[in-house]
Amino acid sequence: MVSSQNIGNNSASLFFIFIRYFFMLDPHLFRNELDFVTVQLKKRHFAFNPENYSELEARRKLVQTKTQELQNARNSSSKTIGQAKAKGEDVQGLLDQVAHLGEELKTAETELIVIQSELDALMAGIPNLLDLSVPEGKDENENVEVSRWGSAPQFDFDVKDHVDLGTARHLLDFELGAKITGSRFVVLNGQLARLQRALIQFMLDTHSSENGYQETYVPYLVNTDSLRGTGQLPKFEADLFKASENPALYLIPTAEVPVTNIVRDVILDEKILPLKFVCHSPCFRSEAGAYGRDVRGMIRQHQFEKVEIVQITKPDDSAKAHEELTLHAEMILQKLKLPYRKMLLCAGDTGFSSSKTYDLEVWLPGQNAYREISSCSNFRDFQARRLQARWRNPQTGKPELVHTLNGSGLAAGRTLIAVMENYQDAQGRIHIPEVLLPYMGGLTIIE
RNA sequence: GGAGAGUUGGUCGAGUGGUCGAAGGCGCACGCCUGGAAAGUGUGUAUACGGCAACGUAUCGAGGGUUCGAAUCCCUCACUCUCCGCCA
Repeated sequence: MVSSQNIGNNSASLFFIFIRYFFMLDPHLFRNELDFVTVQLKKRHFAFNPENYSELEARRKLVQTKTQELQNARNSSSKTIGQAKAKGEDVQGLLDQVAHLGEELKTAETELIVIQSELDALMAGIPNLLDLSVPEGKDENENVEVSRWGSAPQFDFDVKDHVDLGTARHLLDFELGAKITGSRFVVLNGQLARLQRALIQFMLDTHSSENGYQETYVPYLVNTDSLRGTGQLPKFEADLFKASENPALYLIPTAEVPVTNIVRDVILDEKILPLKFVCHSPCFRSEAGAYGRDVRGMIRQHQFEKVEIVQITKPDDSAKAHEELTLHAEMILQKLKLPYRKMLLCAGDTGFSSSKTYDLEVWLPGQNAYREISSCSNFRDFQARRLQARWRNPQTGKPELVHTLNGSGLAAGRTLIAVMENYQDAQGRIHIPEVLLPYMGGLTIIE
């Protein structure tokens, strides 16, 4: 916590840093449209106490005004002293007059910082406001199916899941992953490892050549500023692997973090928007809250490969970009001829930072179920505010927040599972999807 | 890992402890000039917070300190560049 001893003249700048990093939603909205915000948060089943907020905010205003008055007094008397000194006058009298100011100012500044951190803590826990089209609902059971593509393949033999298919031919080795590292790690062998690489290549090529995304290669370790920018910190540290203490560095949970942070602290020219990036990376998740879920197989691993697509748009364009970006992810599934359904997440299942999310769920014959393979979200200005990612609006001449969006295009590990299970035959072999043939060096079946 | 030099607005680049949010150049915007343009010339040109506004406050890599007053002095850290070493 902040002690009064290290509060100096620069303490006011701390105040602005807090605003910069922890205000996820527009503070003006809370000051001017508190009722609206309260209703919106209720839809998320988020308990927000407007009275508590109003009281804090009133105190903040009072103390901030007082602090600024004292700063004004100090500044103007210092100026007077400077002028008097320049004329060679005796300034002792003036110095005596301001002797008490320093103490008073320090007290006020300290108080301001305390109030501000309370306000910040409150604001930091508040999720993004939902898009009006997001349906009511408390959990994943109330998500709405938007569309369905393809039909589940019919097999005239007993289908195997990817674990049986993979371990039988020693393509997947969970024991080896456990030996080398621990549970929820896996080793892929031979042609299956190649198939995953083919999937990644195929996705990168499709998004960069056909969908207009710029391919990027980024660091897999990120600092705390970057994680704050996209919203993983301070709230979700438990989901991350920390790789170094000093400096504090974390393994990325998704390429979204480094890629979206490309625009942190940048004022973008209108002409280059929208920015579209595609990036393959490994992803590292401690999955702290998921013990006991999907323990069998490689559905839920601590390390997996993913191709991420990211868009940075003007505010007016983000809704359309969200539809487009989701279609780009769907396109991969369609080209692979993998049956899937598109779900609009309900209020209770939409992630903390997102205003609207579509999940794509691929058909897994081995589980006889649809499972998430992509999540496409519009964050609107929620991340941009923390990132200070802006564009200069020619209409106003002012820098304004951009909108950020991203989606998995797709999670390669889970896509590999889907290919294995949907393309299996009676002998337990895996046929190579047509679009991947150019990447497999002539191989058509993994035997 | 060792040695040295840096970090100032959109950009380049000045900067003395005191009317410094910061000279000057470039860029950009709007005028003037011109038949039109270039050149020339004039004016303007950061961000955030509070305020109806006037205006006030803060910000010169980050954080602390000294001082009535810090871009300027002191301490810590980060980053960039150059040289040496090591290395895929």
